[in-house]
Amino acid sequence: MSYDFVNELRWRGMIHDIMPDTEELLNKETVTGYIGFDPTADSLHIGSLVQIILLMHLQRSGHRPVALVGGATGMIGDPSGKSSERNLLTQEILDKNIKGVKNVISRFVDFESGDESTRAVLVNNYDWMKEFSLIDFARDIGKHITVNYMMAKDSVKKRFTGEVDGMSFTEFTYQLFQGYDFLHLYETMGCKLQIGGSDQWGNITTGTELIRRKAGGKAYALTTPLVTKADGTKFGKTESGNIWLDADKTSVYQFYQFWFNATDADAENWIKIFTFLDKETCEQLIEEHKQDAGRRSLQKRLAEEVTVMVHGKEAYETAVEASQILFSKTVTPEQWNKFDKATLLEIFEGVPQVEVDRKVVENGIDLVQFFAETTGFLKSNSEVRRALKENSLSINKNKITEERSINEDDIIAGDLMLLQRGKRNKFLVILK
RNA sequence: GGGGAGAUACUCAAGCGGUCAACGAGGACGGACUGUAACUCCGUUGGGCAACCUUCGCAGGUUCGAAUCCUGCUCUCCCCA
Repeated sequence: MSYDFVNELRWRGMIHDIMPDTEELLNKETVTGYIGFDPTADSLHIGSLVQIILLMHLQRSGHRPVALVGGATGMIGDPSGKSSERNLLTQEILDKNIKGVKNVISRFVDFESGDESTRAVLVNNYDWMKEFSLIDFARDIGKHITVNYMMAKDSVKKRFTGEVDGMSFTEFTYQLFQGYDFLHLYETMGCKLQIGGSDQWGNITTGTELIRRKAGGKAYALTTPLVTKADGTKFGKTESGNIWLDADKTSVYQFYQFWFNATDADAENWIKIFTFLDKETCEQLIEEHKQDAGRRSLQKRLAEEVTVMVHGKEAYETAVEASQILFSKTVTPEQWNKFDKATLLEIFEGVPQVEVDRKVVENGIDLVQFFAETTGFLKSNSEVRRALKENSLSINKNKITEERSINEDDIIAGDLMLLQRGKRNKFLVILK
């Protein structure tokens, strides 16, 4: 399977900026292109999923993708998009992060099999930076780029004009390090293309410039637009934090819900960016969705495609099942019984939880006291009574309409209780 | 250095001796509606079942009674030098 890489990205709305002649190059020969990943955490979140998908597109369109983990650059900190100096990570954390990031990327891009000319490669820039002495670096690399050139970059300029704390030499140097990565890959692997988010343009062009001056070669660049949300809030974040690509960090259920909850406008953009469905299918899905938006067929398909890709079909199906139960008006004990404790704990990851002595429930306890004092879910007895008046309290998805006592019949999965105020305010009680 | 203004609940902002747990707006939360949405509508927003208790920068005082008056303290803002 092979297709026109640039064209493909174009209709998907994934091109922000592209260097002249890049498209011609990709159509002419098999190109090695790289994308860098910052080891700022021990996993990647869905913001990086775009970059991973780009690697996949690159490979599927018959080119060779290189994933670069920034073990060296991660020690410095990319100032792009940052208004203040960053804290440095310790070597220990960095090592852990590099490992984690490598693991995640390997799940999506095949580094093992396939034709050698297009087999993906995973590199760590620490491997070639660690032996580089400051003197060598200054002589061999620094000499080719002027400070004037470096200062003209937006990411640097911003820090000179703003009333912030200025910029350390360390961060100022960052673009040279990243630029050198590109040069190194160009020289050792014939890598001619770097891809990244739009905030990486400055760093990438330092690389192409370095390749031009030092190696007398020509290299190319392509950046993707920042993924946005229609309401202007930051993509990939919810109240409970980042959406990670790791089931340990973000449960599959939450992951599925994130995509499912996309607004209509976002879903139309995201289906093109985050799935591999072809143009006709995407357009058809969007059209169908417009006919009957209430069915949310687009969100469902988006959530399905992405969840299956990231977590697999089985996990996706469990997430759907969990969603159906959790968002139905009432849930019977029989329905609850379909889930064991571990699954429920996973589904309710991120929900505040508290441990309560099992005896308290077994002996029976006043509802008001239980919701307020015992669990701390609601702040005061008054609030519980108020909520009761609002008809907003439920236990295990079933509304409670008046004061009653809590007893062992309210326990699900052996030792859990799900308290709710309204739809969104959940609270999990774990009996010990 | 001199003169003036102000500090009220999550935020803004009324109140200027009793009827103030404190108008109003925003936010937040809940309910109805809906597509697990948007919009709209309605309700709640110190504690207590209640009597009542604790709140209006901080500490005192005057009064039967203070967020409201007086004194001191802390902080903020404005004007003149």
